[in-house]
Amino acid sequence: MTASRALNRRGYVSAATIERVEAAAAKVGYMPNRLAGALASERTPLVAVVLPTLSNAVFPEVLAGIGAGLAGTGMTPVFGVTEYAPEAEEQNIRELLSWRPAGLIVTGLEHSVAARNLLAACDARVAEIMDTDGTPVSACFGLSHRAVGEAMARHLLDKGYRRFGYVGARLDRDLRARKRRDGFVAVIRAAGATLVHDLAPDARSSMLLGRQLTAGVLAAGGQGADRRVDALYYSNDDMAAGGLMHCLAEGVEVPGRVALAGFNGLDLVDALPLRLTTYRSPRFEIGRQAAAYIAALQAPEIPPRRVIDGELVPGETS
Amino acid sequence: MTASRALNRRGYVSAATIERVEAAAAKVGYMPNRLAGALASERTPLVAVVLPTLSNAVFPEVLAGIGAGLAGTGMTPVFGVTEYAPEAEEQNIRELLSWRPAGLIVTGLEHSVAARNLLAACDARVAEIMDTDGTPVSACFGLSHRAVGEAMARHLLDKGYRRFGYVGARLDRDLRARKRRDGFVAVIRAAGATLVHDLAPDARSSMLLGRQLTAGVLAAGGQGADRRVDALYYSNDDMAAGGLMHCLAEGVEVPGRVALAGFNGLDLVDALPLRLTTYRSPRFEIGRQAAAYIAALQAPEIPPRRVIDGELVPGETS
DNA sequence: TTGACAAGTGATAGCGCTAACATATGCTGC
DNA sequence: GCAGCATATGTTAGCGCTATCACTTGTCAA
Repeated sequence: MTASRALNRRGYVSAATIERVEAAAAKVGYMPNRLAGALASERTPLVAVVLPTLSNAVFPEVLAGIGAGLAGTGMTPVFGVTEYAPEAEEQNIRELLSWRPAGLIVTGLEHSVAARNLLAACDARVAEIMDTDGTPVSACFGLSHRAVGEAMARHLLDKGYRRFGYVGARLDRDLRARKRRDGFVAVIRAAGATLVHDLAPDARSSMLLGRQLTAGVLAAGGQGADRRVDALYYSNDDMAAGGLMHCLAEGVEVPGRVALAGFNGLDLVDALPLRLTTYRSPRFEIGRQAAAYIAALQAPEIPPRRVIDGELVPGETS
Repeated sequence: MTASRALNRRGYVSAATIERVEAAAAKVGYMPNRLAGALASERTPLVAVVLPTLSNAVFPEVLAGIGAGLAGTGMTPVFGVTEYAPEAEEQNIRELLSWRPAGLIVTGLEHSVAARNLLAACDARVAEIMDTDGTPVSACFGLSHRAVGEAMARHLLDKGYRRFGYVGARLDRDLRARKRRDGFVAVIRAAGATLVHDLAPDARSSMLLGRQLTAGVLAAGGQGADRRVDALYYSNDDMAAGGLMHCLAEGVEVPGRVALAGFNGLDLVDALPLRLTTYRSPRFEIGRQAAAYIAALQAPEIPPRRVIDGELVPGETS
């Protein structure tokens, strides 16, 4: 017991004893067993994180924010990736909860019924991140994707564009992208403007897919005035950057012939030949605040429902 | 005990009992405690993975490969990120080992002395990935980065380029990038060609950094014939794509004025206006094979040292 | 019959820690 | 003198599982 106290610096131990214990530990190559420690103390330093993917640069940044929010607390994130599949999410939550984490951070507000029940019933403090359009199980940290889509629609309408195309992927799975699209389309329609193309194939979102879909949209524009667009809204920056690559490769004038807008405000937008019009999502801050909430010593009475706004960044592509 | 056997489908239990146990478990909302299970059985389903970063798209893909290699084995990866700092690596290894993982996958062959000792002494099966230029603690899966750099140098020399620039970042930390550079430079020099620029600032590798450094290199070329380059080799595709973005933005002819080459063969190279000359690293396969080795039931007598080659992909930028 | 073995269930101990309490010593104030 | 407290160490039990062995019943071959 004294050795335990010495190694963990907990309770009263004399400096001399600490030294002796550490010397002995080093000598035998002692490696603490956290399984036993966590079982005995009935608490772990784990924060479970469930993310949809790592291939979108946004989520590693969320993770970095979580790391920042957890820094100095002794807690460690452990995570699972769902690839946007609700069943995988449920599976991940179940798996992670069986390690008795102190907290659980999940992405989005929509979950399977079973997953929601797990979240509601578990002892871990729960935070849902990225989205605020809906009803959280407990706390949530994010932004309104619907409002983001609306804001981008207004921005493009203000610039005088009237014939729009939406270019995304797998909206049946990526519900936040769908909300942005829905907000965008609602404002476009309300303004009496036209949504000429509305693409969301069942393929993984990528720069290449953005390029290919853009090629298709612009080719269709050549076949008649009614298929012509003057502005494209993409599900995210990768897709939009792909669109820009197509335009650069084919000599399509941007924004003269067609304007482009994305979402996220990734680092890459500043590296492109034209700065992309986008909406900078506060993903690091979302991760940081969610983690800080999980790690906070005294719980607030009411779980926070925090809207963390980003900002629309007008670029050179619109 | 019978309940344990029923829930884990281990040993003899009648179908009727399984049914009763599962019904009871569902009724009370039973959630197994893996801490206890792992402590009692003295084995965990964990595979610890230590990666340098997640902001380079390569490492999420390695992780995907690990996931594929572990699929169906019941094992789960858990990981830590070092941001290329040896102290953080050691800390991560220590932390992860205290959860008694069945296996440990670390990136690269160079570690602090203490980290190497931990790897050598621990019970977990160890695999070092990505690199084979050096002495592994036990098994390793990767490729020769030196050979990759050499191959790219030969490719560019064959194309007739003679005045080269190297553009990288933080080579004191990213030892594999350094090996590529060293191989590249050695072949360039041996051929009697010139290395005009050799850049590796202490900044995070990114597309934007690639663009900025390229701008600097090409501006220097205007100041005199002795600073002029006809080909640039980048530490990776992101940096090279940034260089290409600069050229597109400024109307610099590629490969006429300057040729560009990267490393990794990321998805993005196919989305660029010009397909980038690069070397496709077999990162998914590396992850998959390392994980399969960790998960394999019967251990081979000699830990494998597997060289998994990628291929040089000539593009339109050279 | 009898042994051998598969199938099914239960009892006991223990994995390596920490919580909680017990004990011991020295110091302070009155 | 001794209560009262901080400091320091030791003792005991138990966290929730699984390994192991013990036991029972049924089946089949010799």
